Amino acid sequence: MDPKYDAKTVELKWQQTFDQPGFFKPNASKEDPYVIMMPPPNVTGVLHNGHALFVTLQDVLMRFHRMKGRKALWLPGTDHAGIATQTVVERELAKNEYKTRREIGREAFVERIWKWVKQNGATIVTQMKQLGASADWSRHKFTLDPDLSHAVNEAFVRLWNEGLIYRGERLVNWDPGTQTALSNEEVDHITRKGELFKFAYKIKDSDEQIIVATTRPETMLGDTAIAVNPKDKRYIDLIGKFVTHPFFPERKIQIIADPMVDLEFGTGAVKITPAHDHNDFAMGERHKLERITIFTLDGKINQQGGVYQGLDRFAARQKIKEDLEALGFAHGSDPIEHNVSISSRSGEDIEPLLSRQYFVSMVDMGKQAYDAVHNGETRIVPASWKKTYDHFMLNIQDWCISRQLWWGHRIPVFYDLEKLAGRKLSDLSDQEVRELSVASTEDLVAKHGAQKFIQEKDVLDTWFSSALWPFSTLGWPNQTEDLKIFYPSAVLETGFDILFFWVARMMMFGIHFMGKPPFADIYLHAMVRDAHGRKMSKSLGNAIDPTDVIDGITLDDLLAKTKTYPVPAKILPQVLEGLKKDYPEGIPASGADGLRLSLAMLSGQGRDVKLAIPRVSGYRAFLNKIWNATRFALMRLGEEPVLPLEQVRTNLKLEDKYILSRLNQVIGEIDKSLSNYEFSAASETLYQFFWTEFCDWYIELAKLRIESQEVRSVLVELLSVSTRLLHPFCPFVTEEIWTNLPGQKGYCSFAEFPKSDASYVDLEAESEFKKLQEIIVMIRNARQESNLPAQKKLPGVILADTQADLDFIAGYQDAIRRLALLESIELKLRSEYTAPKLSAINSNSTYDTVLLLEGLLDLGAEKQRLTKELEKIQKELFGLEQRLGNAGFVSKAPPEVLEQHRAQQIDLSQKRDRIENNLRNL
RNA sequence: GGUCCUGUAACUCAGUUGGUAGAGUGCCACCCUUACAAGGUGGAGGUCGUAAGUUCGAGUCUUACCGGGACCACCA
Repeated sequence: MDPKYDAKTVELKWQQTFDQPGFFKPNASKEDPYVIMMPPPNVTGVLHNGHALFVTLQDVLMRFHRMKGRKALWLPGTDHAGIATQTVVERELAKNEYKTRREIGREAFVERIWKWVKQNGATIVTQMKQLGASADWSRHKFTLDPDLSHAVNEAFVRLWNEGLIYRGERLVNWDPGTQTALSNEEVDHITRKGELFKFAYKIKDSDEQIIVATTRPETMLGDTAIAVNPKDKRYIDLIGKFVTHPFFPERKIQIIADPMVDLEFGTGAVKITPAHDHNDFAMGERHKLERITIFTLDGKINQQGGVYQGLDRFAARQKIKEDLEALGFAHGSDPIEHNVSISSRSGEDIEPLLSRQYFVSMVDMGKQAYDAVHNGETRIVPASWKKTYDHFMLNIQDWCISRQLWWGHRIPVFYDLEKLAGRKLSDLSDQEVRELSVASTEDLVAKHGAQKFIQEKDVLDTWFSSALWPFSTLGWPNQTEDLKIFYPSAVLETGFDILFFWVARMMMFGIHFMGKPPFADIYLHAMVRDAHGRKMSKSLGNAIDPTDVIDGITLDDLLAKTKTYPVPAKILPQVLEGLKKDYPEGIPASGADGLRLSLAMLSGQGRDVKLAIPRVSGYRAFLNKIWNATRFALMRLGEEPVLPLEQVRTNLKLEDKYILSRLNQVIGEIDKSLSNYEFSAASETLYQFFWTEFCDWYIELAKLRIESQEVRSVLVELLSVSTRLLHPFCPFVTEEIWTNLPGQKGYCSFAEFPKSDASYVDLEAESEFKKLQEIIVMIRNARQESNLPAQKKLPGVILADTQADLDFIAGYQDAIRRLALLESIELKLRSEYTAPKLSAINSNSTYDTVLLLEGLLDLGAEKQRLTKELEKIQKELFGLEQRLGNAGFVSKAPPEVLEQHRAQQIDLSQKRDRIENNLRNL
């Protein structure tokens, strides 16, 4: 192995192996499948930390279960991501050719997108491979692949024929930016400062007027009623009367009473625009009000708006306010902070708009999906998300699945031109659509010609195809062998942010089409944030590119890169200062293994992942440690064959027994943690064990007997087991180490995950070893705290009360000499020894360690050290005595706790006596 | 308005059924000890957000309050 660990070299080498076609195909001969369906990233995507996190966590699970012998399938893919992709290509088109998609036409535009996808779609896949994702890439699926498209059509047709998909006119969330309808989940709500504008409507045939308040004055063009609360004394006489619209005097606008109106808010009188507000729409239904649509699809005033026609909605707002002012109807305005709906796609204000769209009935499917979790068929981890899931499923509304886009699965509804007899599709009633159309999985236009059929223009919401992912990827609707074996999957691992978008819908469709939920567990990971817990975003300038963590980046490059992000100029200087503070040295290269290990370490359940670079650096150092520990062993093992551990078992010494005991306990802990999705606990345990126990203690002691057969066997065992334990977290470096270990064949990827062997667990050896550790630490401490020369080997004496205690030490004099840097050791009974004045003494309950320091010791420093130690012990002892003196404690505490306290009291008081004695001797 | 998460060392986090606080990084001191300076050894540093309650005993359970965050609903 190279003397220096270089992540890049190792990772490039092993990536080639992992990349071999079918390398991670599930083993055909084994049963007991373990399946994860990879959440398909957008085909337009480039790797961000969210991807890095899910790849890490899922790959840990996959590698863990694969090594445990399960028939492991990780099925990868990419998503066509309707709006996102279309928008990207539209932008390119505008930038490069100054054309809109409408100018080049649907067919040509879709062709452009395909071209783009073929050119750039592999990026994200390549990046996931660089992270070591052990997916079965030979099964890679794209949501627009012919087989998946067929599944989409099939699902649509079935739901249509079952009456669960319907076409209807509803008030939908219209995005004037992308010019399509959106589902409720695609709408964000933000708080914004605005104004509550007040204006008067004149009561017909009267001098009276009624003042309404609104944040959207322009919608008054579509007002068809005024509503007041029936209990409102101010307006009680006006109910039933009509008002005059200032711009459309012929329109009938009645004052109606409805309990939904809040007496306290505004003026207590609400203008009602049933065609452009969800509440008003509902009120319109109750009172049979006329709906007047006043906007065009791109958010301008339409022909219903009279002189305002053609104005943008925001310009119209201004103009109408001015005109009302001029007419004397305006009554001032109040500032208001209110929630507005914006498109998560374009960022534009959502315009509620009456529109004919396709919907899926959700109530029954929602109930079934709720039941599946409720009765434990599917488990949500962490369980805290259960309530959120329940609430969504039980309050679910119908899902608007049609999108006015060109990129996606075109809705498989075909109209018979003959029956249509020249009528426009947009004029058809819902009932007529049913009668004149046919939903088919076949392309009827291709089959019968464009003279006979035309197809629905709209495409389906991206999430419709994603909802089928757990089974469409396995060949559904065909009853394939794969479907039988690999459905349902073991766990869905994904971010909580797509719980509604994706998880919920897979649950519903899985149950509906396959008869059982698509996964046994749902594990929801948290968001990756920056070191300070802020959401990472390019416009905040705090987004860390995972490839920069892998390859490293200098501060200068990082600053330069951030300047290319869309950070508002106003905050840019401050952002750059922040970066200089957070990454004074830039970001060191940690490799994919380092990034993975860090993400796993930082993944506490139900807690955000804060990507703190200093911690990442710590874990990268750990990989270096593993590398060097292995090198050490390999260099010292020599050429002679290493005996199997069982053969040397009878000759094991204390430190061997100790480390093997710990090893076998650690195996159990890690297995348990990983089985419970406790990634952080599992990796933390490994880290502590390997570095502290294996490297700092065992290897240091093993150096004394490095030639012995036992040590050679133990070392190999330790490395073999820990390499496999580490493998799920850092596959590259462990694979490299694995090939270098003596006696190992094949790949670490397919090696057996270690099993805990209880016969090696030896608590007595552990506690004896602890005694040895304590003595060594006591001597080290005395040496350093007394400001003694660090390298000078000193003579030492160890004291105890009984010969048995001394005999125990006798076997480890070499170890103590080496680890505590002593020149010689004498063992004496306390009764037979008095320490010379010039000595540094430390004590525990059993032993005194004495460093003999003729001419070296600073008496004052020594006195100070002992006094400090004494104070600490007295404080502890005081607490113990308090508790033991408490009658309630003595009578009510469980016996073992009481016993423990008493033992500790004796321990500490003995220690105190020793120190006092030592102090006197000085 | 509803739901959920969160507050522990300077920073980022562990802390499983209540038994008296740990890690990494940083800091201080000393060491280039032949696997590793991406290292070793020792050390300093915490009234566990605040208050009350339950208990012999609370970081852990209960309640209230304060702070940070997320989601859902709603506001004309």
